[in-house]
Amino acid sequence: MSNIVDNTDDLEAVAPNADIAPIAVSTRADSVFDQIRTAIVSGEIAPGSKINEPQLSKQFGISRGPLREAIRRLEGAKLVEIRPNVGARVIALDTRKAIEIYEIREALEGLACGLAAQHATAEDCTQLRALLARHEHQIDSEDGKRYYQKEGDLDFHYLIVSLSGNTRLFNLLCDELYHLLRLYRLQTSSRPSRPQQAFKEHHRIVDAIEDGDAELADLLMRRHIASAKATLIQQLRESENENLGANR
Amino acid sequence: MSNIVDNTDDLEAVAPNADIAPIAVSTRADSVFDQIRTAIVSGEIAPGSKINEPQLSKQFGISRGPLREAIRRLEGAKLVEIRPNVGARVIALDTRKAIEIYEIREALEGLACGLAAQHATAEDCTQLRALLARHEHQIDSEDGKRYYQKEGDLDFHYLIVSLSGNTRLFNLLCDELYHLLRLYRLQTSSRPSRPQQAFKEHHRIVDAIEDGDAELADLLMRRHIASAKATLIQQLRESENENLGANR
DNA sequence: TTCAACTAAATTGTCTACAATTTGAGTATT
DNA sequence: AATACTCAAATTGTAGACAATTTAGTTGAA
Repeated sequence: MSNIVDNTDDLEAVAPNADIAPIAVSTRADSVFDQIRTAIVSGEIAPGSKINEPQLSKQFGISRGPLREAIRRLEGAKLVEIRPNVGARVIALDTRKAIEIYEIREALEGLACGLAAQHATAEDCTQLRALLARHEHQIDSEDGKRYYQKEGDLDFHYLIVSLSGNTRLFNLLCDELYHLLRLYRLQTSSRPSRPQQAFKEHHRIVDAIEDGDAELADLLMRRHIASAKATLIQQLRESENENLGANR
Repeated sequence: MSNIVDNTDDLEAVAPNADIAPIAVSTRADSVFDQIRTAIVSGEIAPGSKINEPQLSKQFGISRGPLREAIRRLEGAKLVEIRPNVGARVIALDTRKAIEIYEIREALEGLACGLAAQHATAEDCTQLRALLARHEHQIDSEDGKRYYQKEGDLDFHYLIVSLSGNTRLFNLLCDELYHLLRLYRLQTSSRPSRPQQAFKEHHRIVDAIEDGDAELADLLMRRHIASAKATLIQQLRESENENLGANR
């Protein structure tokens, strides 16, 4: 429950003897890492663009030391690529990478879903259903805002992964892959998704989790992601054909 | 084939006009990252021990700036954990983490093996058989040196992952997980492994790859790793029981 | 015009010094 | 003896300056 990343700012007023004070005191490097990551996955910093250290250090009001540490973390999150003596660039989106990411995601979320089926309590399943209900409500009410639908979709996956009980798996998916998915989604958010079908699939997945049927949960989640993969790939291929030799 | 990490040192004498000179010029931070990583996975720096920046910077003859960048990369590789204002510690080994890692490994290598079955050429399969032949020779000749047997085992997995064609998957497994496996192996290298059985399993896996049977290749690899997992977990549990309340 | 060589500007990589925080020893107090 | 407090030492976090390399613009020659 509390294995969510702690990005909070400082917090001082703590009694000297406060028995346990797990207050998140973040260093500037970590704080700037979060900010840049957000800027990247929100499209504020364009994919493929150069990371300029003097500019960013001025922008965030820190020196280049902690900024470079933040960039190293971004490298670890696969959001930038560093070339020695040249610098860092935001990762460039292409269909090949998307395929690779979705192949990995399929395997890992299948695993997560199977584990969730083994571990989930009745309470957990209630929570899942509640999330889906909210999700459904969004589909009905604001069916234009596909962006939020996709956010809701990620929430569902997020919850299942956390129910897997495998913290490393959680970090791998939620701290790395999902941010990359957000980046890809920026490219395709204007295009039709498939909310009704996804919604049905989600319920079937929760069915399997409720039954404790790990094998089926694994299978259904893999299929679910394979569908999403097919949709994304097709959209990427289309937009590739649209802007032929435009950028760079 | 050439997607292996390039950790080479400098190399100067290049003609000014050398058309393409993809020589790996490494920065000090990257070089020290490699050295510390090697020191960690070889046990030179003990699991759980503190990373002392002044000491290490003196030891490697660099200042703390690039050293801290190296430490950030180690954090990304999950080899150290950083706590703000306290510092970095080498990751501590425990059974729970081992289980998590092997669950992930099972899913990812199953995927890799399935993909390899789809992509591998006849030549690739020949290479795999040759590797197994060398491997078998090692089992016969130096059956005491289990460490090298396990190195050979990793070589096999390494090759299969590279045959998957998924470079992100390759990086994930070979740049992250395999180093952690080496770390765990240090704890169990004195104990019996199961070379004959593993050897058979390897050949069955290559059979499936030769047949282009992705589903079977996936399944067999998962089973293979599940066996290794069971063995490792059992060994870790045993050594946990041996030193009860000894360290920290 | 095109291409190569050269130079100046900009950017990255590194070092040193300093501030902020934690750690640990020592002292005093109950 | 055990605990809380104080202060010095050590360590981490950050800033600023300099060196090394790349980038871009200019000049000169084919």
